[in-house]
Amino acid sequence: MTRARQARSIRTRETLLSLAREKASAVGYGALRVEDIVAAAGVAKGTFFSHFKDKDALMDILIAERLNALLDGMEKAPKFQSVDELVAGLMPYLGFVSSERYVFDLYLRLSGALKVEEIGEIAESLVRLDRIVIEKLDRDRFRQDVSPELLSEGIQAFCISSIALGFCALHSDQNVENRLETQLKAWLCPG
Amino acid sequence: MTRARQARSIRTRETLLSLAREKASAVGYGALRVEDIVAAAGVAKGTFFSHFKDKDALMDILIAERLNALLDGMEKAPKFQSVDELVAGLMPYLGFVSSERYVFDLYLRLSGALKVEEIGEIAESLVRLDRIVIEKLDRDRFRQDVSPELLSEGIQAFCISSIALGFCALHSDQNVENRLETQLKAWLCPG
Amino acid sequence: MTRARQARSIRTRETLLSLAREKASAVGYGALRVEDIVAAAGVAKGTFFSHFKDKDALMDILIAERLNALLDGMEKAPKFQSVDELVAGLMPYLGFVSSERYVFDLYLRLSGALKVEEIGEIAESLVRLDRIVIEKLDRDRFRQDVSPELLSEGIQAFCISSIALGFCALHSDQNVENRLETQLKAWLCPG
Amino acid sequence: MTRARQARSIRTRETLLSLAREKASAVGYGALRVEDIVAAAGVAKGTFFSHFKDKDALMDILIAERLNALLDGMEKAPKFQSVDELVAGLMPYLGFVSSERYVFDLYLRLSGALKVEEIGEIAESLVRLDRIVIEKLDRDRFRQDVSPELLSEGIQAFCISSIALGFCALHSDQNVENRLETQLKAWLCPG
DNA sequence: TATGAATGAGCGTTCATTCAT
DNA sequence: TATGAATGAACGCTCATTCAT
Repeated sequence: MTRARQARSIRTRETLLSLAREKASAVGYGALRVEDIVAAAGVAKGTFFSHFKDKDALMDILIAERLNALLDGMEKAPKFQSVDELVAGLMPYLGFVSSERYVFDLYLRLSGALKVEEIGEIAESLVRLDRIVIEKLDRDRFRQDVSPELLSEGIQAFCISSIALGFCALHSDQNVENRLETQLKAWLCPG
Repeated sequence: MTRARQARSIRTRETLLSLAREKASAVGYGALRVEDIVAAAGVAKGTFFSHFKDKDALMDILIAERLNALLDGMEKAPKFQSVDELVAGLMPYLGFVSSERYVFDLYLRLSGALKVEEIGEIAESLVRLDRIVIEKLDRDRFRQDVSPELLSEGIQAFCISSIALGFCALHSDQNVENRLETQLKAWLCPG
Repeated sequence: MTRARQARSIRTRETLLSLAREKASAVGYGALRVEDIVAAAGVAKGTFFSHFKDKDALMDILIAERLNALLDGMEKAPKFQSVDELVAGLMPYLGFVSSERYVFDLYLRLSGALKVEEIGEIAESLVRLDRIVIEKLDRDRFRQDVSPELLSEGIQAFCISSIALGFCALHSDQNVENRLETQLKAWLCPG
Repeated sequence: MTRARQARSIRTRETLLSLAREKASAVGYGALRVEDIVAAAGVAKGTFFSHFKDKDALMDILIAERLNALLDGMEKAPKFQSVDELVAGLMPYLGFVSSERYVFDLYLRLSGALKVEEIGEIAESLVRLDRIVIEKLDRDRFRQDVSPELLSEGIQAFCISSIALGFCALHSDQNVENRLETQLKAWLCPG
């Protein structure tokens, strides 16, 4: 009984998610409208809000989904033996994060939350990214004077920084990839 | 006549700025409303927009003002001989940037602009920060295998990263300052 | 300058009011929808709410308008020499109040407010009704052992009571008018 | 089986009622939410509606319960020999009716119903109030030119009216009790 | 009887920004 | 420059009620 209902509920939720996914790939995440989604799904607005706290909660799921898919790819790759390989491994992920200003802003905003109970999918995917980077770095190939955890933290800092600079006209001399490569070389292979 | 008008205009602008400054320190930057400012100034809303392109332009000025005041302090300090000194020098600046989520978000967003002509005060203050950091780093005390420019770029990346993590409950084990210190030591003094 | 704007504002407000009035007479007050009004007026929803605090505020004005028009009629009538004349004088007013359950409920709810600053048009029209009734009662024809103010208060109590009973199946043996007449005779001409 | 079910059903209904009663005394009738009641009872929302036609039906029962308890007290009292005694006898009842605007509104709305089959507990308690008042009025002490039924009707009208005025800031010069007393004296003892 | 997901359908909010005067 | 009414365009809320299982 209870289970049957849950099945229906799950179905509705999936419908909403997949329609949102579809719309997002058509018009971009920033242009997604709750009303369009519910209209397409043929459900009431109230239904949307009984499945997702607010629009951001949906975006969090949607974007994290994409991030996780990209992390899946990263996970399957062999260990990174060089900065070039690392950058190559990161680029699909970063490409998505920097694909829309809206996505980048949301990514930053939802990267963390002040309350643990508000930690969402994106924040968790960042933990996963961290873990993957740590695992995939072939320790022999990179500096060993600091912990892998710290290395990973730095890598993420440089990723964010590169994307942010990529959105800035003052630093358009290099693209995200080149800048990141330069920075990561200095970070991972000093001396 | 023209002169009188210009004088009045300048006065209006200054009034708006100083009332905004005042309100911001009372309620925070994020809670500042154009309506409140114009009401306090006794002018119409339209007047506000004939003085500032948009609300962001005002916030850009207001926040950059604070940043520049903090940079003034940094400029007067002696050269940084150690990471500790560097962190100590940066903290007032970072303290302000991390004082409100709204300020941090705006800082990131206005750090750059896609069009050169849209470069604002904050973006320029960042260039200044970059220059100051480069000047103040005593090259003999820090790694010399990379350019000062790159060093500075990394320092800024770690600053942003530390603040972002500071807004996240998952990383509350350390405060901004400690995290930054650890990272900068690894960045500036490898090996 | 200021005046010109005010004129425009007044015009918009009047447009909203007259369209609402029109719709109300077409579909009834209870079926009035804010969206229909703004759609008909061709203005944004925000405009509606900058003219009226909420939907009730509009209804208050609309209903009070009607009440006042009916009070105008009452005011022009000669003094009431008998209960029959009083009832006849009151009936148009009561007819409107009892025309829709929605109207009656709103009438009761907006008859007063706990805060003076929230006193609205309906509440004020009630004060006017009170004054008119006091003026129009030919003192010689009715009981003189109590003040006209008290008489009027009682008349209003019986009006409300009659309408309320009119909405009740248990008391459908008499109509509003008959019941009121009986009650008022006992109230105004005891003995 | 059937018996067991019926027993369970009755128990569920009682549970809902008593939890509702409890919540109402904690937060007031107006703040009572079906959701809270069913959550406290650990049953589904639908269950609520298989026990009560709608929320009003529950409120009708709950409020009528209280009214009847107060009427029980009134019934035990000796006959009213004066207006003062009558007012004193009515006050507990009126105190409850005027305790919350929500209660008063519901009281008025459920005092009658357009269809006899929709007559509920409150409406019946009003009939009872009417009967009690008629019985308790010592005819010798009050006007005898009109029927006790009419007297009672008027008393109820003045009760409603007094409460309504009590909810209005414009008439806060007197409290419910004083106003009622004045009105009833004029109504019951003219001349 | 019980379940609980889904509904409905309108209200009110937000507030930076525009534009005709 | 100044005015301030109007805009826009969606979000989120409400919460009693229904209905398929």
